[in-house]
Amino acid sequence: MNLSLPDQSMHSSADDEDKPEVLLPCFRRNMYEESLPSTPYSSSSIISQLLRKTLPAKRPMDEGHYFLCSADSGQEDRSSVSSKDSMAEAPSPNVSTGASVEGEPPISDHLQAKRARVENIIRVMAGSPINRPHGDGEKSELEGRDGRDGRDGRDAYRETNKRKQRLPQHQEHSLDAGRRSGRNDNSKDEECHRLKEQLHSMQRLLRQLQEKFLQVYNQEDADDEMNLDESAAGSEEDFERKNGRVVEECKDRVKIGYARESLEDALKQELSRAVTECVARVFRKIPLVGMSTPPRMCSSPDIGMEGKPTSQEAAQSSEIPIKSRSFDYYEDPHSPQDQTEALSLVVRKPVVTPLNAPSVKRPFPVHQAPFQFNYTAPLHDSQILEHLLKYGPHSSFLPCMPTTTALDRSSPDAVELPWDAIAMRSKVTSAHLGHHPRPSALGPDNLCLPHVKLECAELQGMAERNPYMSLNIQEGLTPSHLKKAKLMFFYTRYPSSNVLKTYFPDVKFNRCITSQLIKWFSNFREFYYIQMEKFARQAIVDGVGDVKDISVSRDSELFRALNMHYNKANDFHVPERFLEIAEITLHEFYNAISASKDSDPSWKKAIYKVICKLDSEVPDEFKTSSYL
DNA sequence: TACATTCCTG
DNA sequence: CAGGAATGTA
Repeated sequence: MNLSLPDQSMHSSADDEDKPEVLLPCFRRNMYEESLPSTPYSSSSIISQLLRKTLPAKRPMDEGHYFLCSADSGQEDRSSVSSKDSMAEAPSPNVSTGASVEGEPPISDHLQAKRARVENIIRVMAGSPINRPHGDGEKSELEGRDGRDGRDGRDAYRETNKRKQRLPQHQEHSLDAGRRSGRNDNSKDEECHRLKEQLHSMQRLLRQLQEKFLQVYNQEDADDEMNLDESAAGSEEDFERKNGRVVEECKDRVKIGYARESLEDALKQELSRAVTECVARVFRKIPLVGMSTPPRMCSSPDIGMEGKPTSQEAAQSSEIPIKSRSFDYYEDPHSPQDQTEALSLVVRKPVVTPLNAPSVKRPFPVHQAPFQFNYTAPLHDSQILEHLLKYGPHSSFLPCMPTTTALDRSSPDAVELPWDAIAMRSKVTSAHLGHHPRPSALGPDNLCLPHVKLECAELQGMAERNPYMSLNIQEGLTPSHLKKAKLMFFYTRYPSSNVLKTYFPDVKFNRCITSQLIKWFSNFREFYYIQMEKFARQAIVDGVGDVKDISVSRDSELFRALNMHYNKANDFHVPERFLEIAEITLHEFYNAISASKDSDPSWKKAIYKVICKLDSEVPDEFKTSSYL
């Protein structure tokens, strides 16, 4: 049945990743990184990726374009554009950098001048022409290298990106040489240098945290496990191997202390904050390099601004040998592999690590300890960045909590721990729209871990000043999401999947999640219309002769029934408009039944059609927090 | 064929 | 509220 809904393009633009993703924590990934040789994403620091994104962003066919588009989408529906959509909507390689894509208004002269300046800088820095003619320059070079020509632009585009990941080292070096030739702007270099030093400083802090964590981690294991002998052997070489083994043994244990979990949580939070802080700094600093105007993270012509520090970073890559990457994940943004990363910050998927992977073992099966490692997903760095880029710096996030929908429904005890805290806080704040729950309930402050707290003090401070706070992307829908959805129903009865994505920014959408949300609203409607029909028939039975005698107020039985269903806690002020719409719906039912239209099996469709046009926009407050 | 929606059921 | 059947749409 098609109600010709105006915004009902519920095509499944969600990511197709239905399969559960077992994510390694961003920190843990450090320890096992060497076990992931085939996952290029896993071996590149988020920071370096971000920085490296800049240079290729000047190429017409590069995805730097939708990197920006996504970043722009905080207040737009484009925020819901999924990775695949992005790919699908990627501009053809023929689109020149200057062309505004996706129907943007023409770029102002000011912006064009700005872009020209930036491009000039980048051109000098990179030592390579920007707007090469199509089929010329790097593309044809790359095509030629693989001996594959004659494919259409989009294929070539993908092919190029694929190949970029395998770009041989000598190409990087030749790029470096080109960049080095462009050192004609000392102040900019200094700026970049300062930025780089800040990054390194951050990375040192991260490393300290990691080491601290491992200390505690090992200590606990020494207590728990019988392999004290191996602990004693803790030389540097054995360090990782030992940890891997211990963790693997832990896999079989069902009972895990919450302290460790919390500690990991805290550290992960801090690490991700630090990373986002770095990102924030990059965004803040870079404009100062070449521009006099504030940054526009979301403007594709301006992306080139980031080329500067990138080239600086990259310039060093030739000077720094590839080293052991065990603990250098965040510390070494110079690895050539990183540089060859296809810059898919937005589109990239988190590292999927099968439980039975031979060399990468998760400490504990997820199903054994429901809220033990599900929390890893929300803090995956790529998701942090993705969210950051998609929703901007002011989007909020939820603290870690169990995520699978199965948990929500079938294991009440799994909801015990983080949940109560969330629910309680939600309750407190829910009465005030726009007052969002403070993030990071599981931060060090709540953990009674003074050592961690001290170590994290600096990062914590930065995080608190940092608008780019950590983000938790939910893998599944939680009761909070359900509650939020119900409240949204007061505004929209027929939300499109895009709207849903916009208003659930902390949810990692896939086909399943999208369907579930849609199903929720379908259920909401069902209840709504059942009530309407019931009360309309009741009115007729009661002898109400005129529609005008039927009204819906907050005192109405009908309203009370609806409010009980969608706003059970009654902590939300139902908008007046909803009462009007309810009244209209009731009238529709009354009229239809009075006219005996209900003999037609599809008599309700006409009513649905009317009602779906009455959807109004959900307030922005709903966008920013997973629960108000 | 895939998806959205309603309807029915538990 | 979810699952599934039925139905409609593209």
